[in-house]
Amino acid sequence: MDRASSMLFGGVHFDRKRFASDIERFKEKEAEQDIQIETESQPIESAGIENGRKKKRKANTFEAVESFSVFKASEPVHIVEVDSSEQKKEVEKQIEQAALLRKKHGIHISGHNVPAPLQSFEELSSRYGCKPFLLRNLSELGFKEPTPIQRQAIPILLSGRECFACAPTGSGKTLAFLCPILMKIKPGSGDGIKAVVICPTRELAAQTTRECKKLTKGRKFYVKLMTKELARTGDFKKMPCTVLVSTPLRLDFAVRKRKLDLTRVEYLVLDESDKLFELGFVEQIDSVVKACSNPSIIRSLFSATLPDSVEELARSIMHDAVRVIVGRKNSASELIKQKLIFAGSEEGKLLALRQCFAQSLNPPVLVFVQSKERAKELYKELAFDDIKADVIHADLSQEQRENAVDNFRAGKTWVLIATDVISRGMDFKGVNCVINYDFPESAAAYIHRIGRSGRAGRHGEAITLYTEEDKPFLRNIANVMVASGCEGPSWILSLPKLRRKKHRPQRDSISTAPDDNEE
DNA sequence: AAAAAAT
Repeated sequence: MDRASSMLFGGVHFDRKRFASDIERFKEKEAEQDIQIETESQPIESAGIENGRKKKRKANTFEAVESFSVFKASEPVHIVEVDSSEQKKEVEKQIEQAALLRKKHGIHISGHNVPAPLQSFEELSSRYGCKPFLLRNLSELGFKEPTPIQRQAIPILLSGRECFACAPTGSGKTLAFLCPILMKIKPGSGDGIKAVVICPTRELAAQTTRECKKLTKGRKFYVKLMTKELARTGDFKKMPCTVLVSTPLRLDFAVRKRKLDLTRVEYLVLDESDKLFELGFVEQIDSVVKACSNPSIIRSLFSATLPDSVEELARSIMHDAVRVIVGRKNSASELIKQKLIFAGSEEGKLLALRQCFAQSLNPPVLVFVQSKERAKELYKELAFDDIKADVIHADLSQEQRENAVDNFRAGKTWVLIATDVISRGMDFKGVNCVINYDFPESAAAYIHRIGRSGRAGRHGEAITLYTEEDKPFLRNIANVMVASGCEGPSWILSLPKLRRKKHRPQRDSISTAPDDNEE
């Protein structure tokens, strides 16, 4: 992760070292004056920075100074001059109310002056002047109550704070970052790209674009998906585009080819951020973060899994970010019934899978394997069975991938065999069962895979096959099961803690048991 | 091991 860390440090815009002198001077001033809360009417510049500087420099300094906690206001700055005990009481009451609401919804925050969570979507208009079109679209799309992550993350982003957010799979993270963008950005072609959303796969980028378009119905927002065509030919100066959704490499490519101007981007969202911080992605992310040079940009990170390493990284690059965690960190949805099935050996898995299907095949079902090769092989195996099966992995053409997703969405495919391409973020309505044919390589992979079911309040089931060689890694999974309210098999939980080694299965090909008397 | 560009 060290390399990753230095990569991302390269993208820091608000460099404490660079502004060290300002900060020092400011501290002195602060000590002289006693701490005094700044308001909009009394601009921060007047507190310690001489006039007559260049405008840009001033803006940067403002940012650096602003990063000091005392001066960070959260709400659309009505500052709290507490003269009377009446007002003091009122403020205390509000803070207490916010805390209660957070507790009720399992929202945990860290950071100072965090705005109160939303009571309802209507509060978006009373508190933040939300335009009617968005509320109308939300209600028409069937979003009645905000989910916990939406309640907390939306006000944070609307009050101009950066944030990193961790909430379970299927709990509405996409809407949580799209709403503030659509509220803050004006419709029309405007002048350039104002918001960028980065996703780890094309399928997810396409899905996020669709969601965003649905929310903008009735308004002329230019929401664009960065397709192959667009990356190659795209002249973004002529083509109106205010919200751009992309995978990292295409975006990076377009930036390097100077086809794209990101200097006016006001919102940058890294969806599935822990994935995007993996080596191979992080370099591209770094390049894009650098290209978004607007000093008042608001960056946010969203994922269902947030390893400590990523959290540390995020803290180092982000500007006074608020951290929001819904429920328990790195846990799966409680609506998924999780099961473990012992298949003995690699050879036993195919039989175990067929038995699963024979007992109850309740489509749609997703089956995850470890590699593209294994996906192809398992597909061949099942093609002889009487099941409508299909397969998706990155060796397929874009069109084939799209078809696989569409057919699965439409219910034409009962069983979709997949690599981890679609393990994150994809929202297939009503996946009844996820089967891990191959043991997931990490707890995070497990959480994302099984999170394809049990979404938006629905129930789901997850079955994980394991073999003798997977046993040393079972404990990880059992821990997730317990953390998300499933009964962890006690014999596993009493196993000794495993060494921190990654699960690297040596599986080459799907093998049928070498027996003649099958079926 | 997988994913993400194009030449």
